[in-house]
Amino acid sequence: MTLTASESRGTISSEELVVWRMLQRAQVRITRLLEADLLVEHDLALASYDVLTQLSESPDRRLRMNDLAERVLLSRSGLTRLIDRLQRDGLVEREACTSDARGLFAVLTDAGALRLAEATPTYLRGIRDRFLDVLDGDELRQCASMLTKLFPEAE
Amino acid sequence: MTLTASESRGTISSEELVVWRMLQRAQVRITRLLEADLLVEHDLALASYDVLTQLSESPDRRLRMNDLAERVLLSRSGLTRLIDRLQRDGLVEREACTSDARGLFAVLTDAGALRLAEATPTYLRGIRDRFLDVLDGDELRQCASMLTKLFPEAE
DNA sequence: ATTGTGTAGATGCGCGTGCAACGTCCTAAG
DNA sequence: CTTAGGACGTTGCACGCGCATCTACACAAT
Repeated sequence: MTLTASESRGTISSEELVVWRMLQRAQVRITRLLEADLLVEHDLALASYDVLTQLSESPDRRLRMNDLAERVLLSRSGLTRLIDRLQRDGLVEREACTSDARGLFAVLTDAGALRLAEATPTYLRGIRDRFLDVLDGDELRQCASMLTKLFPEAE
Repeated sequence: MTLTASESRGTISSEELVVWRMLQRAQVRITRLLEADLLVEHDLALASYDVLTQLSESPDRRLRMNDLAERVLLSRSGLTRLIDRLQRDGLVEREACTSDARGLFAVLTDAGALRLAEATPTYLRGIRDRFLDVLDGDELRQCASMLTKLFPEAE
């Protein structure tokens, strides 16, 4: 694929548009495969996996609902229901926040940590096979630098 | 960001994992902004826009339901309902397929083409501002080459 | 203390989606 | 011609999500 240098703004070449479309398709496709793996092997949706991961990486395995919602790209109400389900399955618990009576912590349980540990190899293998292994080290570095430009808010 | 060369398979460095996470977040974020633009300015969901685009680029502005579903990454039933809505709004019509009585064409109407033409500047501007303009020509080329490796099935 | 403004999280509701099942139609094997 | 197996599109159903709204609480100004 050759990109004509229409870097002067105002118009978009069809090749540029195709890059965006391919990005969309690749991302959706990989994500769906990943989620299918987790669902089949561990009965865990991708959003649930993300929640467990975020909690496991947080101090005391806990996070305020609001913070957690932001990190997993969910609305507050969406996270409320997701935590409902995870709590029903015993993977997460709700705990009051002493310093702010409005606040709640979502806390990872031992069962949740175990479930996460079981699922993580599946997750990592999926990403490795479908993403990391397909690119070489240079490409990965380029990818990282592009992403920091595209998404400066990232940690 | 520095990536250690753990290109030998089997393990994944945390830096590599972060690249994937950033990709997820960037893609979701840009897509949501894009969809919000289309929704606010043209009352058009992204999936609807994609359908109209695919139809407009197809011979005789028509596509079999099945083909269309694949192109817009929707299940058959999902596309059935989406076409229902678009037909209700007069942007698309269903037409029987003479050579195969099982088949149906989704056909772009004049109103649909007009609506697409109205919405396209919004769409292009969104992609330009949030994606294309952020990267330079070299980066876009690299991106394209990575994507063809990640998603070989693309046209 | 009181009042007003803002924030945290939960809930009612509607929407869009996928899966499984169904009817219809095609096609190849006998 | 008949029949079996598959393909195409639609429908019933349940699920997950976001928006608007609500309650409870925090904090600052008076």
